[in-house]
Amino acid sequence: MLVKHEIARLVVEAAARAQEEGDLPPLALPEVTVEHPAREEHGDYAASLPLKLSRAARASPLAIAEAIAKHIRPSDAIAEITVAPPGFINFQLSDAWLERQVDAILVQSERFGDVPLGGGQRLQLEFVSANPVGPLHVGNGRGLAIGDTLANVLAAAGYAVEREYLVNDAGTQTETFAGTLYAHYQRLFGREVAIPEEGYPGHYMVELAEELKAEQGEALLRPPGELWPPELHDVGVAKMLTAIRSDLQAMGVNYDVWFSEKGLYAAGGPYERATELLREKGMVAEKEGAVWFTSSALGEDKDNVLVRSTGSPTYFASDIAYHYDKFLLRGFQRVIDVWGADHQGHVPRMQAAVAALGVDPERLDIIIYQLVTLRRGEEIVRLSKRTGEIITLRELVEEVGADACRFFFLARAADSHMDFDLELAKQQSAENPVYYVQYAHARIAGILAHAGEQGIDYADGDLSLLTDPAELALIRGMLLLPEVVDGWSPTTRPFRRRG
RNA sequence: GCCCCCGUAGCUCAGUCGGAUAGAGCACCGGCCUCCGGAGCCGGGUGCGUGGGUUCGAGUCCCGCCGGGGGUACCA
Repeated sequence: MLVKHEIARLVVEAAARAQEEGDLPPLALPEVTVEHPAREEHGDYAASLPLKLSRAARASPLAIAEAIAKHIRPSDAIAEITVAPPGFINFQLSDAWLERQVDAILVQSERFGDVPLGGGQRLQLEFVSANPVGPLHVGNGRGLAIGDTLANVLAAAGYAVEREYLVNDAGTQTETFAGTLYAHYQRLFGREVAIPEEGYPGHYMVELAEELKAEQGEALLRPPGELWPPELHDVGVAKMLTAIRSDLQAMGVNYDVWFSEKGLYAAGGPYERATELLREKGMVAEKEGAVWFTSSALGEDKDNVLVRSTGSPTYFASDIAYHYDKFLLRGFQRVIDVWGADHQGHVPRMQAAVAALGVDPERLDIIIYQLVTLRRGEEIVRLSKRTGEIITLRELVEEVGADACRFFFLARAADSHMDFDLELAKQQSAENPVYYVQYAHARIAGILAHAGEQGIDYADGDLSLLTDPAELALIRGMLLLPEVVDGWSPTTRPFRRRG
């Protein structure tokens, strides 16, 4: 048990005893929290319970603090308990106990920091899930860093985590992509066809067409005016997907599941079953030639289209089927989706849809991260969708390195807009925080190597020699790791930094 | 118009379910160091956009205003 929790428990028990013995009025106690005081002289931990009880107990916080403090049982972790104005109970850890933690940490080794918070609950984290119609861009990198890091921490916090990438291989996006690709492909054979206005403008489309020509010759060509063959769509998407997988690998992410959107539409599959379930619940209506989810009945601003008048399902319908699959078929207890701010409008209706499916909306967390602005020093790198000039994630990794990329993406809370300074990120100077961290690691490794050369073995060291304030501060710092992991619930974000 | 996010030191940003005297890095000024990697150490600051409110206590919660970004499709 974390010493933080042990202290909280001691306070609760002391308050209960104080009430039994009449030192404290019998009233309901709020949840007791223990925190790290801002100032060192206030000790290692502090409880503000007396301040919170003051009004209800109609007594001064200091008197309440005294009354509780005198009932706190001794613990070998705590050297001193003091009551301080305006009404805090402060705890000072014992040096001897701190010294012993070094052994405890060595024994736990790489498992040190793990906490059993999640109790093995199955939790799915879905992130990036960019459509396979182009290379990953810098914004995808932010979602990737958030999702993958959150997965790491939640695994340490005792959740059975699965990382998932939804491959959007069934929507209108890949059809548009195929149309663009086919236009470029035809041009390579001298046909004068226009590039679709809604198509994808990037130069990579031309390269992809050239690749197809080199590999397949004119095998994918159809008579002028006819639509492209299905193979062209499938081969193009497969190539994009391969590139995306490789980019993700370069960033150090390994997914457990690649989920095909197409699979949702199998006969009797998730799409049919989810739609049927919504119908049964009376949440579906037909009007204006389309099929609607009547979310306005649930307090939403408006209804949302599930099936267009053309007969093709919307992205929203697809996502409902997808979440039906996550919760009702695969049985995840918790699901976290990581989306960019451009999906923000999708959040309320998705929550409403999940609730309509009979799933407690608390089980679905959607993390929205704000957009990324790229900079080179003072200069802002404009990302133009119109001209297709984008900075790809691949370029970023090659220029900056995967670790530095991830570090920068996590250096800002998801709620904050982020400036990503390419110049700073690749700079090997004191101005670049990444190299502080790497340098610290190098120094520690250097010390251990040096100790090894001197024949020093730390396995049976004499812990009682660790009395210097700097040494004890280092131990205190190490003890923060499990506390930080413990402080995370599935809804917290992987940005908190301490000590 | 309506909804969401952001506004903290010269700059980039932290700030632990509302707690004690609001911090870090960079930049700037001064000092230090023959020893495990100088990418070092120590010292230097009348900053919470603005106006109200709630509270014993507000950077944190509520309402208004100002500024920036995003959303508001039978796109995803």
